[in-house]
Amino acid sequence: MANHKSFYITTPIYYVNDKPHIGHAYTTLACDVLARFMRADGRDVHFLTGTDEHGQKVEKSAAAAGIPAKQFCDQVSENFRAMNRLLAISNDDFIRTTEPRHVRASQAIWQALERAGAIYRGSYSGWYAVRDEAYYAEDELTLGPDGRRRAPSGAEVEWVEEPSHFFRLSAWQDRLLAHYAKHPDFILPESRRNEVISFVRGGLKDLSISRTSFRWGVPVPGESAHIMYVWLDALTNYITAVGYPDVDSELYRRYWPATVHMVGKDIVRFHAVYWPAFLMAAGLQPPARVFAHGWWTNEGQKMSKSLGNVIDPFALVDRYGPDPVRYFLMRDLPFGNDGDFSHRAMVNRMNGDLANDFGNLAQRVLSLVQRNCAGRVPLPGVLGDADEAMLGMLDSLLGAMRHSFERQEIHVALNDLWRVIGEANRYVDAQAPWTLAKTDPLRMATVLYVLAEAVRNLALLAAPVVPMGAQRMLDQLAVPAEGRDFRAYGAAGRLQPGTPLPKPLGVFPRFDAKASPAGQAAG
RNA sequence: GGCGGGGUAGCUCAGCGGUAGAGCAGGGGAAUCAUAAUCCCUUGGUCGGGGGUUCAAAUCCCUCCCCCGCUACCA
Repeated sequence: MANHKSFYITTPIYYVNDKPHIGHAYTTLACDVLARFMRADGRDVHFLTGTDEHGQKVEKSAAAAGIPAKQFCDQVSENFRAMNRLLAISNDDFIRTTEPRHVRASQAIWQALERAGAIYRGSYSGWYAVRDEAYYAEDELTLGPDGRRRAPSGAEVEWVEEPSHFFRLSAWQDRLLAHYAKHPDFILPESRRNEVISFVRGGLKDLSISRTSFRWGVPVPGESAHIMYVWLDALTNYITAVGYPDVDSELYRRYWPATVHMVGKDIVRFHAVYWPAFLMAAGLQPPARVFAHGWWTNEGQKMSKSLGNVIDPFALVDRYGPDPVRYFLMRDLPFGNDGDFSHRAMVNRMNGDLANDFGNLAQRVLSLVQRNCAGRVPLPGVLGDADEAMLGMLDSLLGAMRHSFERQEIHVALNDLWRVIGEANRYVDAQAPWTLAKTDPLRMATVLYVLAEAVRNLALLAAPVVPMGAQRMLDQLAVPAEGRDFRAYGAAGRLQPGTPLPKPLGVFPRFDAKASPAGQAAG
């Protein structure tokens, strides 16, 4: 049983047949921010991401490329690891469904389901379009004048039937509804929870969980003509990574059930309906939460391959830098909602929030210290009301952000953080240390000490979102490595007066249109 | 069609019974430590339309209009 200090967070495993796009980056990024925050806060974090490498499409793409499927996966899976490096993702593990540990876990959960009587043999049939490699429901089809049925895509369909194993999902309707009722936060945001509940209330059909039409996948134990079908194989990755089927293993006991499965809104059902049903049927605990985030549009347009406007995270980071991209994606919309990416909004955030508000705050404070305190942390005198108020706002900020992050309200946490950054800028202006330098050097030292503390604490809290810039700020305050988590927050980690500081350098540069033409598309 | 969410300042959104708020954008001013950054003041909304309940409604009820999501095997 996972203890309350542990925090196991996962991204979906990404289908290797796809190129990494902003949606993948976004999901992973949200997990990274949460994982970094929790780690800094002393939680025992396990952050998992990876790639889904099975299925007919992969099999075909590999064949088309003329290479073995495994080799194909090795190549394309690497694209996702490259994306992670690019965005400074701090995952603890990267799982691939082609790994032996995962084949073992998938077959083990299959056998557990079989023992529980949750699986039976039958046959899967439906209207299949060879061209689309997909099944369609009767009501999606149109009957042409030639008497042939066609899919919405225009592809001709034919009635096919193949033997298959089924999972008794229909038996889980009441237990799932009871689970949702008992755990109101199992699915967030609430609107997604409503959708799932209404879906389950509508009745559940048994689920086909094996296929014989392709080979690239996990063989069904004892029946290798059958391949485990996508979702059972894919979802199992979350327990593979913590050691399943060794439920007594150190990892499993520490981290299962998962704290949060982060998913896009398109795959909520698989995570909030099928997955808990699989787990409960296998005698395992369901995860504590499934959080579904929204989708991005690009300059108001839906992104699609045919429109050619899919945002490439590599191009994005190349243009704006990793910290600004991370910040923008986490800040510009309520987490859970859909958002729109635009160059204008991106630059507004980058320049307004990062460069002007935060970067410039650090720069002006550090420059004042450098020039007026001989480049050392000043020695504060007695604190006045304004000083206490400033430090007090900082002290209460950690608790507020903790509360928001607990519910994945990343935007609320950032809003709170930037409100205090604003307070710090106002404090600078109100105290005018540049004037005190001439009239009251002792008072100036106190003000600059409070401000240096403000920058230190703000950098600690900003680090999960903008790790590179925050670390550079802490470097400039000569904060030692062991002083960079929340144990050092507030009074516990005050700067030592007299500590020599390096020359300040700008953090969070403004976006320069000349260096990167504004007219150029981001994607 | 059914279920759910939403329509509040130019933009993104908060407020959800007590005579309209924030950030950004726009306008004016102050300051000059700083990445021409910062700070202060300010223009701007009959809170989608209509009806009702109430001493009092973005806030509750009814109705209409519009937008979005879900409505099963698609990563």
